[in-house]
Amino acid sequence: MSKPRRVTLQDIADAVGITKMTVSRYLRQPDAVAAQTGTRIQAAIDTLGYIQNRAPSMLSRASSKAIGIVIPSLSNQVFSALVQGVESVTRECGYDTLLAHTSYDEYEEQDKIAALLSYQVDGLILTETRHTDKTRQMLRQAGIPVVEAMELPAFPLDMAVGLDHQQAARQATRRLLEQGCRAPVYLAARMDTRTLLRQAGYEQAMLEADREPVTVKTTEASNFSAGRQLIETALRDYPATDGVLCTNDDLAVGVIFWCHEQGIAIPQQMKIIGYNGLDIGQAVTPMLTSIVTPRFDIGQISARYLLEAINGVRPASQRHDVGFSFTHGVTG
Amino acid sequence: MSKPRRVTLQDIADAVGITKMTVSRYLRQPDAVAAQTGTRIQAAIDTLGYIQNRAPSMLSRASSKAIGIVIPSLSNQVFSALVQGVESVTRECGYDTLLAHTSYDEYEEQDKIAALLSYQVDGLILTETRHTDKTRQMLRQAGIPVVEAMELPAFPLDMAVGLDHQQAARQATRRLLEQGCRAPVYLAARMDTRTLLRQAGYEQAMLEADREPVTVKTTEASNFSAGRQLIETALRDYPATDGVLCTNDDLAVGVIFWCHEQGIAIPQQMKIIGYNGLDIGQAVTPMLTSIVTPRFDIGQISARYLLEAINGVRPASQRHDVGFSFTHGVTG
DNA sequence: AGGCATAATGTTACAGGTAACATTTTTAAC
DNA sequence: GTTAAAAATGTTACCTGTAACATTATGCCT
Repeated sequence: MSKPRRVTLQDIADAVGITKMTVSRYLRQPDAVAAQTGTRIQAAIDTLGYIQNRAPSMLSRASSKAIGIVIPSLSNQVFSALVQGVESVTRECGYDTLLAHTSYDEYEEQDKIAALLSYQVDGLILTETRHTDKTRQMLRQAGIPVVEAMELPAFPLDMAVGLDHQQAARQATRRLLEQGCRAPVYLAARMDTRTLLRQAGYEQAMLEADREPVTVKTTEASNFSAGRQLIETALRDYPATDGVLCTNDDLAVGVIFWCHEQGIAIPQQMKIIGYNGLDIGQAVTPMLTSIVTPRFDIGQISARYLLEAINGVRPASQRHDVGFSFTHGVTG
Repeated sequence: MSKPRRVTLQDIADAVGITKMTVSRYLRQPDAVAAQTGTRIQAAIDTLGYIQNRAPSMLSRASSKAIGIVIPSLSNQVFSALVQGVESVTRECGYDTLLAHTSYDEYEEQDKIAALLSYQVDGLILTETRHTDKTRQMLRQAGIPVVEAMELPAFPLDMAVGLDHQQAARQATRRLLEQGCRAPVYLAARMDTRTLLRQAGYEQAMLEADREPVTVKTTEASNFSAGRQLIETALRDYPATDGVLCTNDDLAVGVIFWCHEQGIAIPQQMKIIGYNGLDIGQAVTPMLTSIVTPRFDIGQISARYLLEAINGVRPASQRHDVGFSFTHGVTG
């Protein structure tokens, strides 16, 4: 099986009896070639089966009409929604998106960013704010626009689109307290930056209310099983616990499962607030109260910012706050 | 912000006082250059911050040391595990993976495959078996190895690694019947190829047992809420329903939720079997019985097949069956 | 010291689409 | 019918890493 040479613009041009320049023009701006010529070019393309080759333009213009997105996890719905948001914009603008994932590891992020840069991406959307020194150096040298999505770091690499997770957690904690919770606990997993920001918000609210903050955590990935374990640990070590703020909905649903089994009434004996507003929270009984992060919107706005910056239009502000809201749950 | 020219091999070579050819060699096979020269090259690379540029080799060799993976959905854990499996192999071999997703749409698949081919990928892993004519034409012309992962089509495009979903569903249905289920129903969503294969297996088992097959379905995406709606519909339209085979675990967990609310005892009054063996099934009460698809393994094997084919070594068989098993659940 | 193998490095050509500019063809206006 | 403007197409040069081959340097043995 010797690899057949791919069909090139020159092949199309030869078939039509013109130069490849005209074919190139037809593909990028069909109006710039005569209608009749365009028809014949299209026919040749259909017959021969031309597929674009990005290498030459990557080479000559050091540009690729592509952007890169780096997310921590493929299986987390938060990030898949964000990617959908990004692509809804890039698709319109004829930009391709290259997706990479890091397993929440900043060195893996570094490698993936290097790989994306090797494809000469015109811009990058990142979803973490912790970066290695080498990552920062690479990004500085690449000189391309970068959007950090999800959070609002005090000093973004370049641009940032997201929400204030600390404030969100602070408000959620206040809500628990206002509803009569005496000893709400923060349940955390993985301990990535956003989990830590939420912890800070929880602690802030607790201190403001003259309460002792208590965090029960695991460094494992968060899932339903982890939620069960954490609430069990919390009640064992802090029997007064009558409410939990969970760093995400997976944990919160695990807590609901466990309370059901133990015969603990929700929300009477245990108030629960989750984070992200995923579908599962709306499918359980009782319906989970959760902080909604507008992740699709974050993706769209990030992509718009990025594409504008690529075209030399810097946004008015370096940081864009998309805010947050609560689901209409009844657990807290 | 005028875009600074990226650091090239020539820049490194100039800094060291040699030609870029030696630098190129150092990067690919460090042993081929003198140790002293290597040290100086490395120093220059660290100082100047060189990042590989894939464009030239993509151009001249029409090869990229990269493969493409096309999955239907980013948020489905089944496919993220498959991707992890693939990357565990490609990483070792120095291959890069480009990931694309299709939202279960074959035209979207076509576009994404074209995009991957534009990056001159050396091979492709697909996770669907339905392809447009144009997709088939493109793949034929590209002349690169292709693995269809997850299923075992009768006539693969090239190679296939997966399991027989029809047989799996047939066995699961038999299991329900053996446990005394009188009217098991198949709950389906999305209606992609694998959902249809499972339906065929369910129907086969039912007919073999002289029972009337009943499928309750939605074309929407499958999630927990869909599971609740489907079981509700099933019991309304077919009140004798005393068991369900669900096309995946999300639906099955939705069914468990609903049964809890309605006071329907599991498995006494309702037996439930899910599909995929995800974590959530192990976190709910009672623990879900589910068909385990070895998706990480499928990813690894697919990647090995693909890389061998790229190196000209065709596998003994065009199709590789990885089999399936049941989780130790108690719901069916 | 001479000669020869091997190690180390250099030279040249090439891949294919596109920006910038040049040329040819067509259209429109008088 | 001539001419200027506009539309359509062509020409040339370029981007950068690497395979293939060429050359130079080093080490080793007699």
